[in-house]
Amino acid sequence: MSGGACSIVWFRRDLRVEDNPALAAGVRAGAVVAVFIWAPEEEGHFCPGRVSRWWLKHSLAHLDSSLRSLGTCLVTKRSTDSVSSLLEVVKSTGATQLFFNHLYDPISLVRDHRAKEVLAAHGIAVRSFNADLLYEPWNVNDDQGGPFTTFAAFWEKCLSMPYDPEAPLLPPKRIISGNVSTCPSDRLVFEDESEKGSNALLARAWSPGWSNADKALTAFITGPLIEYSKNRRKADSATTSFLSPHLHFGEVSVRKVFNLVRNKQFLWANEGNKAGEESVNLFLKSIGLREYSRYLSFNHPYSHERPLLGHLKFFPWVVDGGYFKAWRQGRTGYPLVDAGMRELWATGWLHDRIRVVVSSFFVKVLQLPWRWGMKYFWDTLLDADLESDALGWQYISGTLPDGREFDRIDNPQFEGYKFDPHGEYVRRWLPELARLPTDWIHHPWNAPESVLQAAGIELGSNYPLPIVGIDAAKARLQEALSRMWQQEASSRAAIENGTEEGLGDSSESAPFAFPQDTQMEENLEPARNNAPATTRRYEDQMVPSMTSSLVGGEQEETSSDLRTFAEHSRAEVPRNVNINQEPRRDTLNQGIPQTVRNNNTFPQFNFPMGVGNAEDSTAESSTSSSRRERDGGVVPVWSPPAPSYSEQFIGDENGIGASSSYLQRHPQSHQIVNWRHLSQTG
DNA sequence: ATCATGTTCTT
DNA sequence: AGAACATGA
Repeated sequence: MSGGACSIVWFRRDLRVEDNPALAAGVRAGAVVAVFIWAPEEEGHFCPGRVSRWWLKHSLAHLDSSLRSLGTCLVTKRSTDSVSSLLEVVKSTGATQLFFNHLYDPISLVRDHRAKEVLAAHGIAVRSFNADLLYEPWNVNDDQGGPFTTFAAFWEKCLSMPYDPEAPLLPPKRIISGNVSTCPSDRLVFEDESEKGSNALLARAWSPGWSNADKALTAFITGPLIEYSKNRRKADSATTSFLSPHLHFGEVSVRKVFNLVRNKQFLWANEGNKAGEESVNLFLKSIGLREYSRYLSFNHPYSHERPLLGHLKFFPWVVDGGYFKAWRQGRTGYPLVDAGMRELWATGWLHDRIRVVVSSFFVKVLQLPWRWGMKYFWDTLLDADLESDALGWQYISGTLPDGREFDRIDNPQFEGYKFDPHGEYVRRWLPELARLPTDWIHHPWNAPESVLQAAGIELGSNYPLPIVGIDAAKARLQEALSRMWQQEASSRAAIENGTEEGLGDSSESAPFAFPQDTQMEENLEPARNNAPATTRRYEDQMVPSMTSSLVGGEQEETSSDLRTFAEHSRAEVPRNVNINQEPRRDTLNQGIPQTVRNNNTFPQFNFPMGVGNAEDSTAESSTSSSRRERDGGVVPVWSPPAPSYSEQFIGDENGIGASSSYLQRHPQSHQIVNWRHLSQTG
């Protein structure tokens, strides 16, 4: 490459200068134009939520100042189409190369593939790198060369790969700036006036930015890491790494984390420190889960909206806006669940254990569609991460081969005494229960009247009775599961009869294919026929798959040029997909004021939209406004997920695609046996 | 030691 | 729920 070349380094979720392969490549190649493109419309309904945008704003400012101290700056562009913005930057700077780091969510896979094609067509040399994972998904294979379908096997393989993850790169000493004088930055707006107040509180607890991420990493490794194993079950302990938002935005390299942590492991192993070693294994496992979430997303790009086990699409979710709202507001009557939801509401943060508790309650007790819960997490979590959250919710929902059994309900009362034995966590987040003795703190409904009175609690008035009893939930769950199996069986029969062959009439299966969306739309527009004729529009597309990526050609696995890998891995990504197109948006947006619906207004998905009838503004005027002061913060606004772009990936509504091959690869899956049994007895 | 019972973990 | 592990008489 010629010394005078100018390259664009496209920053996305790799907001760091240290161990950033794309940046390093740009610096090596000559002059650098560092670019960040803010195109929230491209993300569909997974446009970042309020707290996430707050983080992004500060992280970008931090990155910009780092780049300035190195000799350049961060060019920011507001866009509705990243690829055209890249082209504009190319034209205005005269750059001849583009470097960026890989992402693995479905939107990025498609967009980045298109970016490569379009820019290459304009004569730009494009190279992309692994900066987010220990190993690229297509390099981690089982003995047959296929993708793993369980986490344990996947992680075991990662830890025993024949070659180590790349060693972290140092930050560049100096960056030669490309000519950006003719390439003005757009001012990016990440928060509106109504959000500023609540965001102000975030700065007290968090410091976005790559060098702060680095400090957080050091603090964790030299501090809480050694006791990680011992402390991990405490609901409100400050003993986690708190790295997840940093990791989400790529402020710290996971390879650096891995390296430093493993060094500690060797140290402690030599010292015979058993607890320390176990702590490291446990912490690395959580890093492994993050890896696995990317792996899963790459191999199953629709996994954030479709159950990986196909039969789950027949589950009759309870579509109840009232339940959903009670859950969001922390008014379910189960103190541990409610405390968690209030904490999430107020801080954008939840201990992993509590995430499991509240999401499990959501799916198993309330039986609300998991995608709603996932979307709410997306909108409210500071570390909202599509891949990780999809993995988490699929795990909880029993839709993974190695996930939890669906028919198991955890009892929040018992979990309460496990994770919060003295009730301190509950008392912190539920002031109305503050005076309740520990004996009753996790099951106030059993407390004697005298105790409640002394604690100033009137159940049903200042604290709710359980919204659903555990026994009732169990019964309803059994019934729902047997209904699910019936539906699955009749669908299977229909397929075998040939009535569902190929791309034929989808009206048989559609009502069950996406109950959550269907019902959601019914809420908004009850009369609507819910068998959309448009769902088969992308039937010719296949998902990116590791298998096919390897078929494409033999690669030396240690090749330092990852471009060829990436090319092959993306070979089957849909080409002609218009990300911005959401076929059923019009229907979904029924009843939303035109000004809000307008695509040009600031992130539409965080405007109050309500959830349908149950939150109709006339019905509950005091609480329906979606925004309400509480604990000094603005209540996160939730909006229903739009019908999704997954239809662009999936040609097959009947689970014949990846999800059923998933099943075929796991005939031994115990869940499946259980559920079969269930459907026969139920 | 053996067999009970209890505890923890499952992505 | 069930395995795998721990504790204890």
